[in-house]
Amino acid sequence: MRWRVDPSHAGPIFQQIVQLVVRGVATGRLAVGEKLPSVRDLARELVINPNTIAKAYRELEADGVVESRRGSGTFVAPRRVVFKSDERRRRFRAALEVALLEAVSLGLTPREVDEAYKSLRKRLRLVEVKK
Amino acid sequence: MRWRVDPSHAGPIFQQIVQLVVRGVATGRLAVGEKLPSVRDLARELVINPNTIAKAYRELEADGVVESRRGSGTFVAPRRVVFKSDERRRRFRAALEVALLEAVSLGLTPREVDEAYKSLRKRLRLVEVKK
Amino acid sequence: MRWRVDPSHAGPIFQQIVQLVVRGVATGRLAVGEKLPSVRDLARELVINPNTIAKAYRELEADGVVESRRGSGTFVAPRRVVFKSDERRRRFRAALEVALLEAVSLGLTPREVDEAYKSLRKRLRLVEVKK
Amino acid sequence: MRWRVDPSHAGPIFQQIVQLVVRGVATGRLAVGEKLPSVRDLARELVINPNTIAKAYRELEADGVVESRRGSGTFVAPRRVVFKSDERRRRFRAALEVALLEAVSLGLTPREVDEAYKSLRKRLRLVEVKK
DNA sequence: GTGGTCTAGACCACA
DNA sequence: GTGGTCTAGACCACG
Repeated sequence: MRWRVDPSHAGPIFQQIVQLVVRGVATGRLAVGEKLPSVRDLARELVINPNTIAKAYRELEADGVVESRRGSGTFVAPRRVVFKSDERRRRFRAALEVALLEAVSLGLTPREVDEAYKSLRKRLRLVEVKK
Repeated sequence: MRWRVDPSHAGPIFQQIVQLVVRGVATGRLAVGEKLPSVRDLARELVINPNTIAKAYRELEADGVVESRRGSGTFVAPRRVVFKSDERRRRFRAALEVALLEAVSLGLTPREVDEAYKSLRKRLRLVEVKK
Repeated sequence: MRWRVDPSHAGPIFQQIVQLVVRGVATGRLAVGEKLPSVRDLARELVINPNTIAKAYRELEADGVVESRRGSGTFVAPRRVVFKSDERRRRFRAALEVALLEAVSLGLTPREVDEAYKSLRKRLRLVEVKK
Repeated sequence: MRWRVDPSHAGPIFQQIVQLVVRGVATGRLAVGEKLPSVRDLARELVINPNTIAKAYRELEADGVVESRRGSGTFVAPRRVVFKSDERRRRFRAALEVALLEAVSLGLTPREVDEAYKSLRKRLRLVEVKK
């Protein structure tokens, strides 16, 4: 797994880390049960403050993506549904609309949009999860 | 056109206004050349700070979505060919990835994702633009 | 509303603040929509670090008890059900069991337990909320 | 008796063990005088650090729930009259308030709260002790 | 050694 | 002025 953040212009650092982990889970680079780097280790590697890593891990835990065990580490959590179905769809549609409105505002063609969708959809092998 | 913002937890208010306009344009509720409410009027209607409206309009103008004509108001700009640099495609892909990672993190099935995509894509009738 | 924390032996300070607010809401001392003291003001008053207050407010927001509006303040949120019913009952039963096991372990009589329950139940006028 | 702990997010493991024992005593699954598993055995069974078990047993002994007899093991102590100081009542009321505030924060109805109380109170057959 | 809490103090985005 | 983010560095509880 390759850890890397852009401290300058790509949104809060802690969110970038959140996305690194979610992307890792989505693409299979991070397996369920796998141990993430410790807060301190990752902070040292990325040359950022440990609190920032801790915040990212906290957020991930709140979303049910990882589990923190005091004294032993942070681990990729088994996939389970945290929110009920309607709420989940609503949240996703909101995020997706933001992206598509961006496309409109940038003047992209439907074709370009579809291509980007297909390509990303493939890379992030979305998986069936249990209720 | 229905103007409405959520002051609590749906992102910065000025961005919500930007999205309202972009969504209006994308769905056809706002026609090219149509006049937007004045900064003051809209501020009074939404009970928010005029600076916030002004910031939103400024952002929209920078993106080429609206045109501001001194002395007469702000108008929906003609959809025109913008320079489609790789930068623009990159921006869109980034936004789209955020949405799809959200889907992963929420544990949505590929089918749910596809359905949402198709439905939104249709509603926001993306338009072909000329080179 | 009286703000006061015990920095020595009564659990994390941020949790004490969380409880102060929840207790305020429960007893009616804090009304829905009411503005809480700003992070800085409360920090000054309680002579603790602003970050600690911010953490408490963040937690309260995650639980749906308050809403933070950047630039304007933190407010008591309208009561609404965040978790689905089973999950809510489960969480409450867990908390209640902890309390009752404490009673067992302390050797309290059923009568003492019932008295404490009745008295607290009365003070924290639990209210009906909408689904 | 079924020994089981949740390493993820249900509080410190040693406290979970303390609660397992107290719950066992409260529900009658553990009889007075019964021998608890040895520290080593239990550690092996639960796949956790023996120090963690030892800490739990130490805590239980301090609370008078178990007795440790050198060379022969740890046993459930006879329920005896402990000095019921105001301090003990205060401790219980604090724990109970935490539970009831949780109910408020979750938006439970008074009825749901009462039902949970009655059901748990029955299951944990609190016992009358002599003065 | 691991994560959790707290402090002190800086800078930014927003209204 | 308000909350949000980040840094630096200390101490504690847990395993």
